[in-house]
Amino acid sequence: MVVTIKDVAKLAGVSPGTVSNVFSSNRAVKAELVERVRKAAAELGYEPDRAASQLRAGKARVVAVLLPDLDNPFFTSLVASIEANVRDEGFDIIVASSHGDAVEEARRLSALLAWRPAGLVIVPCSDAFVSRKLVSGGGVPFVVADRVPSHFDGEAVTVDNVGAGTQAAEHLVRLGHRRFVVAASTLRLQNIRDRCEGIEAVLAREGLASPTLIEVGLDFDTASERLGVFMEGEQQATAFIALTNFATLGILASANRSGLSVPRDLSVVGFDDYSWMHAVSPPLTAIRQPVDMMGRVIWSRLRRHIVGRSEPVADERLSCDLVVRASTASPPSVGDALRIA
Amino acid sequence: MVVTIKDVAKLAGVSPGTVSNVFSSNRAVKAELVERVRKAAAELGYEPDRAASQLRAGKARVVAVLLPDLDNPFFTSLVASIEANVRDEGFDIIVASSHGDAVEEARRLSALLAWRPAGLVIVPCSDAFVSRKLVSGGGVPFVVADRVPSHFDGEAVTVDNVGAGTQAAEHLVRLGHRRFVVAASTLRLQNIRDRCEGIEAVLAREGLASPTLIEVGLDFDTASERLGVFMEGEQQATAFIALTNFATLGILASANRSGLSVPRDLSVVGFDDYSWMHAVSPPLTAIRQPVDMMGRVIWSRLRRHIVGRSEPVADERLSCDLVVRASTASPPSVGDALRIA
DNA sequence: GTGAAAGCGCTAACAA
DNA sequence: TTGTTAGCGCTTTCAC
Repeated sequence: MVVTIKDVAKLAGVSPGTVSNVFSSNRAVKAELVERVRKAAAELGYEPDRAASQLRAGKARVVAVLLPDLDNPFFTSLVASIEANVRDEGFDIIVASSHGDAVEEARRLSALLAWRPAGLVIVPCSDAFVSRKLVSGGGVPFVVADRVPSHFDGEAVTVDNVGAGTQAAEHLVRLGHRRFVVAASTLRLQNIRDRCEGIEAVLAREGLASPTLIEVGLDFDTASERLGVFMEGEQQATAFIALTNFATLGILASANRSGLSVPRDLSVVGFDDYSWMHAVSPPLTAIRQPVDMMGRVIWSRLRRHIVGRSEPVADERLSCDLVVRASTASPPSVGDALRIA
Repeated sequence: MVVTIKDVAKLAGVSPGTVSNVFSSNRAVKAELVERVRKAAAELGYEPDRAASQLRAGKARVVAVLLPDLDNPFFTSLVASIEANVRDEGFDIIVASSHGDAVEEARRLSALLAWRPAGLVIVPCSDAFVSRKLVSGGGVPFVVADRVPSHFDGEAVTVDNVGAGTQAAEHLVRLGHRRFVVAASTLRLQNIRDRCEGIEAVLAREGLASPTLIEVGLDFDTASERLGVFMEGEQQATAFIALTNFATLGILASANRSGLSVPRDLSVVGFDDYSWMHAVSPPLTAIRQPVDMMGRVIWSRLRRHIVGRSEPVADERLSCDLVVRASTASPPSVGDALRIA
């Protein structure tokens, strides 16, 4: 049998209530008793049962995280960041994946909510966010991350997606590119549409043709296949912008397969920033999302609802930055007569 | 207030016990009552409280996972695989990261164990596995994954590391390479030492010099720095084997920086298999660990202790395979007179 | 500052 | 097959 608060109380010669107070520091306990209790607890290897504690106290120290995919490094690094923030305050993390499916999302959500977590972080599998009622019904504070429905009035943490698109496009325009291809995972996501919008606005302003939009899906295999088909037919575009990490990979893979050289034949701006992007040749120019900051802000928002006190959180969208490396250059036609803005 | 089993019971006109039986299907309930209960529950938005249920029943439906790093794709894909396996049986996953630190590992472990999970999966931060007593003391079934102490007698799931090294070395030897460099994260890990051993055995058998061993650390930045320093001085080695995903990146990055071309100047065999490895140029030859299978086996092992019945699990180590792509070729000296074994 | 006792939401005996 | 009741390990009044 596992050791309980009573065992410790008995060994220390105090009441269970006192042991509880020692561990929760809810009420002051005389130093001498604290000592005795700690010693007894150590001896028995006692650790308070969190399920029991949460049941009685009515307050949990878990936060639930629901993601579309546990194999996507963007999402997992978000988890890593949330975990790092949350643990300092004694919270644990329970994760689940909806595997990109709305029905499964609802199922997993119920399961997570059944733990009565102190808070919930969700990256919905679609920004229709069909599980919304489910969540609000639970009365659990939550924040929606990354994929935020338009006109969403709850807590949301995302990035300045329009700005991200703008930066990528401006960089490429400045290098002299005139024909653009955008590899988007799926246009059904608002954040993706926003990134497109940023790009399109720049091109329009410069009097350039609208970019060719390719929906490449949400995983690597379909991405590289669809882009491969496209590149075989296409000769004109020189500027490729990925709107997602897998789209980045897709562009690279199909350029390789078509024997196209980066950045000589085409320039590519990737999305997200992973180690492999600066290890490969050529190192990739990319739009970096501030994942760490996202985790911090997410927790900050949740925290406000859970424990109350919290540093105030600016409400604006986090901005991405463009990391310029070697996968972007002037297009062939511009040649050495490169105009630098 | 949140809705409880009593509310449902009242609305459905049955006793709380019956409601419990409907949801846990522990005892048969007449179809008609099931119907009524389900309807009432749906109406109220009731979901059984797992903490309460676990407290009373004494059996949990969570498995805890403790990793050294939530930002390492090898570990997170392991989580993804475990999650996919456990969810089918109604289990949830609670994760934590030790951030590669033994003290933190002990702390996080206590926190996880405090949930009284049904099982625990741990990738220790060192294979001294100092937290071992802590775990065994908790009386929770556990399996150690990836980094297994030598002479470990508990449940362990890992890969045939010696064999992995062997495959990589044989491939390179067959191509005609004679001078090897091995980029290992740290030789303090048994699995890494095993991989080295596999490589060394092959070289010895072929009468070749022992490989140069470089400890590159556990993250990308130190890896690429240390390898960079090395490559500046080194001219002779043509065969590079990475023993870790970050080591792979380190080799690539420093080859780039030194202006060395893969596979013309040097061949590289990477470790693990990620999308980016076949998207980049040249696509990487690599040792693939069967991550999916590892997750399945881990759960199978845990399962046996938790629910009892379980398909028998073969006890041998999972084998890796060598995925040959374009980052390996015959070394310059061998030229066209390549001997193919 | 400490102890005694009630009760969080649920399940498992025990009755009926 | 169903209802009643005790109690899982803990926290929190309420006394003292």
